Amino acid sequence: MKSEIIEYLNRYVETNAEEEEIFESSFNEVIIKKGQHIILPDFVAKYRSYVLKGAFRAYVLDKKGNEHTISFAIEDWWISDVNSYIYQQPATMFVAALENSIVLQLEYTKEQELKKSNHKFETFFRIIAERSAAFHQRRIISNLMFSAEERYDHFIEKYPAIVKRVPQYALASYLDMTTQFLSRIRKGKTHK
Amino acid sequence: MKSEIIEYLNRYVETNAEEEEIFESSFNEVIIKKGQHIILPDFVAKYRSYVLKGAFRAYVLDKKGNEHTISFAIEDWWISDVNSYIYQQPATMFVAALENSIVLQLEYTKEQELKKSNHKFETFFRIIAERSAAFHQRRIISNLMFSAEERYDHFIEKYPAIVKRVPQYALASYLDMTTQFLSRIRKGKTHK
DNA sequence: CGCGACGTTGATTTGCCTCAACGATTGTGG
DNA sequence: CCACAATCGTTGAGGCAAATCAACGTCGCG
Repeated sequence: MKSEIIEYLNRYVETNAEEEEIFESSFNEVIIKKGQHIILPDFVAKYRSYVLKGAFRAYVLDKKGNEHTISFAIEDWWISDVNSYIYQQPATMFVAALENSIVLQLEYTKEQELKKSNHKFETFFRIIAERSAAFHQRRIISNLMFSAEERYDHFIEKYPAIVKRVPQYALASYLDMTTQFLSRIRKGKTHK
Repeated sequence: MKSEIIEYLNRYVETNAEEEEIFESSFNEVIIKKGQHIILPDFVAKYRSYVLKGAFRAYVLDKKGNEHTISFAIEDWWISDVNSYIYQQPATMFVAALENSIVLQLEYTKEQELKKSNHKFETFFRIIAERSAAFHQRRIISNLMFSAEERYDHFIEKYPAIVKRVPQYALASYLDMTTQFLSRIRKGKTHK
């Protein structure tokens, strides 16, 4: 039985045993405890992380000290500060574990080697980058088009698994509203 | 002297004359008149377009009929409905020319051939996808963190060339505010 | 030169935030 | 395993940033 990361790879490109060995051995399995940060502002994000188990949140702090959640990641998702990772510049985000978690870390230089060494790996990272761009664009559209309540409705429909696992303040800040307002929206739903 | 699109390509990958010929001949040069649409909702975006001359705007309509600008493109930028193009599914956006323009259109199937035929082209499209993802993420962060006026300040500082060329209602809807409110922000600036 | 698209300005409204206080739940050390 | 503090979520009152509504000025272009 193949590991999760190879199954993930094989969704986008076909590989042989040797390639799978190369790919898999480029990752480090790391245990991250709940509350622990894996990326901090001003440090360069050296890795991107594939979540094997657990849940993560990437967020920024504004000048008033309010948190804004940029992304969530549960099993089978990636998490990093994309801008920091791809340009190898200091991060602006925090990334912290919401649960005790296990990730597969891929170091930036290893990723470059993978892409350089084999067209298939290049294709793989191209596809996930495209999908990431498309995903972010859908979020921009939804943020521009919808009211707070519509954004909430849309999110619970699309990502019910995440709603169950993240604290409400994190979801509220992802949806660009206060925890109080999200609480009121939820109250409205259950009463009708 | 090399064409714009080859110079663009060479920012990210080195190529020889033969590769450049293959790459360049995959594009079609097309004239688009001001006001003309190149992508419409419900139609699959068959092309991505590199702007040689002119300016474009991608936007969506919400249920009240309000427009929300998703992206702008001037010379040396790409424009398309990313979700429609990469998944070859019906578009949700409009893309229209803001000026009389000239674009280089790359057909989806041709792009696939390019990427398949040569590792360098795969690398090129991987890099622009990564940068697109990073760009979108920066916009999400800025939309979450900043007030209307701060978003405006940030935009004019970062993209002065675009501010000069797009109508104010388009800029307002990109920055997620009304044209009236943008007008008031500008008035505030000039008086102090 | 006239008309429709674009931008401005003022008055009013509203969606969501802020502040504040109080429950509920969680986790942790004694 | 309980006590209790810290964290998280709820609720109410009041406020504000930005939207809406409405009217008018202006400019580009056919």
